[in-house]
Amino acid sequence: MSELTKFFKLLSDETRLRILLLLKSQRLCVCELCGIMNESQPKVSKHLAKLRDLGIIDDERHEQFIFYSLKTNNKLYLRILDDILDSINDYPIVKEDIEKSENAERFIKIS
Amino acid sequence: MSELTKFFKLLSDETRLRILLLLKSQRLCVCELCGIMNESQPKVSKHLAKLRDLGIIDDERHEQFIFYSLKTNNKLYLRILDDILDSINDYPIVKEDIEKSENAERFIKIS
DNA sequence: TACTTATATAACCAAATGCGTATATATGTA
DNA sequence: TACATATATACGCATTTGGTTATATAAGTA
Repeated sequence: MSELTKFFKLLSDETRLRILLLLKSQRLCVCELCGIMNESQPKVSKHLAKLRDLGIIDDERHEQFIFYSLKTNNKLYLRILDDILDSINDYPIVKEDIEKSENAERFIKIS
Repeated sequence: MSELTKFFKLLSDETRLRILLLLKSQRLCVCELCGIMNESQPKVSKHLAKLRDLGIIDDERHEQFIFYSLKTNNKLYLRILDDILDSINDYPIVKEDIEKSENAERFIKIS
């Protein structure tokens, strides 16, 4: 029960909710998330740390990048995120985020 | 989007989440909620006020009692609560709450 | 090696949160 | 009217939260 309320606390911040909805479709690194959402790096990193601490996401380093991905073990959490995506037309900012994420690589400087 | 994150903030407190899951099946007054959850009246009232302020629940006075009920206008919110109830076996306290709510009238003193 | 990019994290601060206690109001009853 | 029940809300307090700025580490490149 306390794990579930902690999950909802994570969803209660707009930045974190946007991150989770982005990670629902693909893994992304910090600088891609910053670019897509137009948010500062420390802010994004801090929220990612909270998501990682509760075991909602995984991280994996590839060279200088650290890629984050959504863990798929908790079906309830996945279902809730899917419910939100089913109402995506009510949340234009999420729609824009996902559109931008379709060529996320452009937010990596050297590429 | 901010309305959605506010909804999740409401769900992020155990007392409020229990209240919402209880109201999913029937309307209840404050003293019934206190009795079922074994929580103090000011605590329950305060959380009900937050739920009311965001328009998640309705209140209706009947004599000295004020009955609270879940509003049914937002389908996403209802779906999320249903998702949780589908996993009710993972949350025994919720199961107990709902069992106790089946004869909630016993928590009204004069009855 | 010097520099750039990517990332994490610490320090600080203002605002929000949740709780307990106390109190005020409304309704019903003796 | 006096009292009990039901409920809302204000006050004070300790904790948490989220943001910004600054800094430290790691990896790649010239």
